[in-house]
Amino acid sequence: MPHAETVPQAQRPYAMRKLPKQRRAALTVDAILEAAARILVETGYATASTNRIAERAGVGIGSLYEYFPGKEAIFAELRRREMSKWYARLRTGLRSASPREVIRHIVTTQVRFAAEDPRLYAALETEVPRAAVADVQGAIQDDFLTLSRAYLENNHDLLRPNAPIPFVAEFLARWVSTTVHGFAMHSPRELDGEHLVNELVDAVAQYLLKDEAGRDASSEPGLAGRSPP
Amino acid sequence: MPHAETVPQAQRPYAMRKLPKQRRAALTVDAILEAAARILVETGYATASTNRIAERAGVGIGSLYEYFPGKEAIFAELRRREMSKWYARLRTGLRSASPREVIRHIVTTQVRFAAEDPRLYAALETEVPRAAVADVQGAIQDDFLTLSRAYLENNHDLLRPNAPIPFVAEFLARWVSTTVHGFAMHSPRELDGEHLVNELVDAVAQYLLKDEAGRDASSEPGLAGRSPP
DNA sequence: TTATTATCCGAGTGATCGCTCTGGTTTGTT
DNA sequence: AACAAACCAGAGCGATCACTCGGATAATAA
Repeated sequence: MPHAETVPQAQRPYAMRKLPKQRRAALTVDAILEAAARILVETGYATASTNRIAERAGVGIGSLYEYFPGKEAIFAELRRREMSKWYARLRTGLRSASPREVIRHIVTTQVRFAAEDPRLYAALETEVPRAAVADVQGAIQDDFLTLSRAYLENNHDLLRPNAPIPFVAEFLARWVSTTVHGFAMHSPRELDGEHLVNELVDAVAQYLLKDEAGRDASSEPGLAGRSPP
Repeated sequence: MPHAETVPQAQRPYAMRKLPKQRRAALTVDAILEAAARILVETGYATASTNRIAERAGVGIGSLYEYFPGKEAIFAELRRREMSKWYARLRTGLRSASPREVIRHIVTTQVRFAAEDPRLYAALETEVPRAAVADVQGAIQDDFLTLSRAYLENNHDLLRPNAPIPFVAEFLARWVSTTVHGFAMHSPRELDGEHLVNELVDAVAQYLLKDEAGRDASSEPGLAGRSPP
């Protein structure tokens, strides 16, 4: 167990102790993070002890504690970097023309991102204790939600839902992200297929947009008469 | 670390060692499981050591190992019981009349179940290592998926999606369950509101069913002429 | 050069871990 | 009452944990 020191900086237990100033230090930090990621996906969070991470990274255990106050901070930083990467991609291209293109861009980005390393993507979400990433989560997520709410408000004349906009924004975000998480965890192969993106885009559009009655591309509407009374 | 005994039953490391035969033994097992659940939601999986669980349950550590081969087996059993309870509720009422009622029953069951103890519900899903619950997951989930596929096939003339039925079944299952998980974790208060169930039912119906052009309940069908050619 | 700062290292410490093993207590059967 | 089976208990073992500390080495500044 930690020493529970008298006072010093137990305030933000998941922040890095200091930032690397020289190039080799940055490499050390990168090696630690990559070793942590590999151990996480290979054998799980429980087996990712600080000693093992340091050994796998090829650095001394002392070096590890130079930059990280503990095991959880390592994964918090790992997650921070992944989320930044994800968010950067998401924002480029949000100015698409039609609502449907906006939806497709968001879904595609999320699925592609998960597909790059599904095991890491899923593990960061599910195996790392929530407390270790709560603060990381907050900033970016709030930002994205604000953006979404604004979009929904500006285009509310095109939209179906009658639930309050803040709820709808959260509902959509959770829907898309958790579904992708689920597939990343249990059926990662589907991430590379076309069905997931297509059905997800279709489902969201169908729920969200007003004039989506006329089915999607492929089939001509209203011919095959089989409808019951 | 475990002793890695010569041969004996390392085959199913997450099964119980033996079943309680007397009433007090059953109480002991229940106490262990409840203690594990409480520690899990209060301070997380990492702090749930076997010693602490036994102490919290008011039983000797020896008693714990009479019934469970290890820490992970405790949470596997906990999860097994929760899933059984959930699945039992889900199956009663699947014979509803309309597809929309079936959808509503599934969504309602899932949300209500999560609402009873959101922290436990979320923690079992996210903090317990996947390996510990993989086999538990399998049986019930396969069963449910088979059921869903059959339903989709039998009613495919009422349905919109053109993706393969097996995919659609998995897609729907993950969509509903993961979304509820997400809310249980991050916005548990929404589980008690009406929006989540309503929007989820609406979204699924809109995606899945053919004749859902005419909006949901509140408006009388076919009167308010706003439909485009 | 020298002084200063940044970086790296790993043996060692005390705490905690999962778990066994021996022995006692309760319950059920005859 | 006598016996067996089921059950409970907890001291303690070896392994592993997170983490510190003191000093060596490398980059930078003077």
